[in-house]
Amino acid sequence: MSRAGPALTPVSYMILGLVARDGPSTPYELKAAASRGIARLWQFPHSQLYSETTRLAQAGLLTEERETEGRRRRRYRITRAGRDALRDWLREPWQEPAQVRNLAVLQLFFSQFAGSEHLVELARTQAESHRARLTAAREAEKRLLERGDRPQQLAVLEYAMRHDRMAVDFWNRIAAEPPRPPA
Amino acid sequence: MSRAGPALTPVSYMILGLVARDGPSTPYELKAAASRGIARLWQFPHSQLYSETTRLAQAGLLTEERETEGRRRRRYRITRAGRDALRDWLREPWQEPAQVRNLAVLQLFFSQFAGSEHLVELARTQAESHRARLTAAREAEKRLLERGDRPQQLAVLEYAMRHDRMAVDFWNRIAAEPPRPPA
DNA sequence: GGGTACATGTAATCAGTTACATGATTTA
DNA sequence: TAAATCATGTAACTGATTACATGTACCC
Repeated sequence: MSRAGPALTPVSYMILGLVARDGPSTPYELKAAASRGIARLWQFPHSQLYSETTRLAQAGLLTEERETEGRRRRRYRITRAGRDALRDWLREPWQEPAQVRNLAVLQLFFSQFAGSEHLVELARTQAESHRARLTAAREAEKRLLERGDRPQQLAVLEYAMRHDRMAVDFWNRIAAEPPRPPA
Repeated sequence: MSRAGPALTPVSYMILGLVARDGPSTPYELKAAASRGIARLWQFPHSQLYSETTRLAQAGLLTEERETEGRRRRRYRITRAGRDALRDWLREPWQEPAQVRNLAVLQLFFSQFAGSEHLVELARTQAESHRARLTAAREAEKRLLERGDRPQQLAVLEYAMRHDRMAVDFWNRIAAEPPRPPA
């Protein structure tokens, strides 16, 4: 009963999920849909939308129709198998705790090899950009609350905001008391 | 005055940083060094240590000596250019706020396509694994405090712990009040 | 003295990124 | 109608992952 073909990646599931949520879509529409919301969650270049939709269509998880005129856009819609694949993935809850994978934190880790003034600048910059993102997120939150549907998207936004708040606090603390190598 | 060759990746800097910190190292030693500490921060397979050290040596940032007998291990040491590259990178503080890139949160985003009991299971699993990691981190923190050197490593650990605490709170809340699609 | 766990490395593949390129639409 | 911008796509490259493979040391 299992599908063949190469394993699906996070971007595969993002595409399946967006098509499932929004109905038949062109890669360009997917790009727009992603930019409102999940782009924040998992960035990828738009070119991947073209290769990945093709791949998903070959695997039978999407169907592709192509306009015969003008731009000859491709429009994808999800198949039964596509919905199943998405659902199966969602039913295998991800066990691993989130990785950190944060370049700024990596720089902090090795900050002994630059002057400590650079660390302070890093900390200030990071605090500032997380603060800015938090401000933008509050607007988005307001809009989502007004809409009322999409509680999951709201929950994800809440995660992002908690993350940003944590980061602001952390980097403020680093800026105020930069760790010093022992004498 | 700029180096030629392909751009350096985060893993490049991790290797440069570890060799700078610990002195001449074999790939295998690097693997062990990474597993104590930064592995948490930026995971990668050990095979990359072989390809990446080779690349860095070709770029003149590491030197390679090879044992003539027995295992013919390669041992790398950092060059002047390598230190410079590391320092230059550290002096360009990373501006972007951290991405989220969290598979569990991605599953939350699309959780409407599975039953809500699966979301609750996801939330419980995530809360639990972050809690476990937090416990382990407290031990590591104790050891680092005793050692006293490596305040940067301690700061990074503190970041990871804040992250875990935030995640535990968040997923507990989701488990308690899973978002429901509107009726 | 053979099994098993750790140590050390290579090869092949592919997802993801970068760079390029052209078609439509709007605006001035 | 020129130019700028948005829309749409392809091609090439390569870092990262997966899979494989062999060497060495220890232990029973």
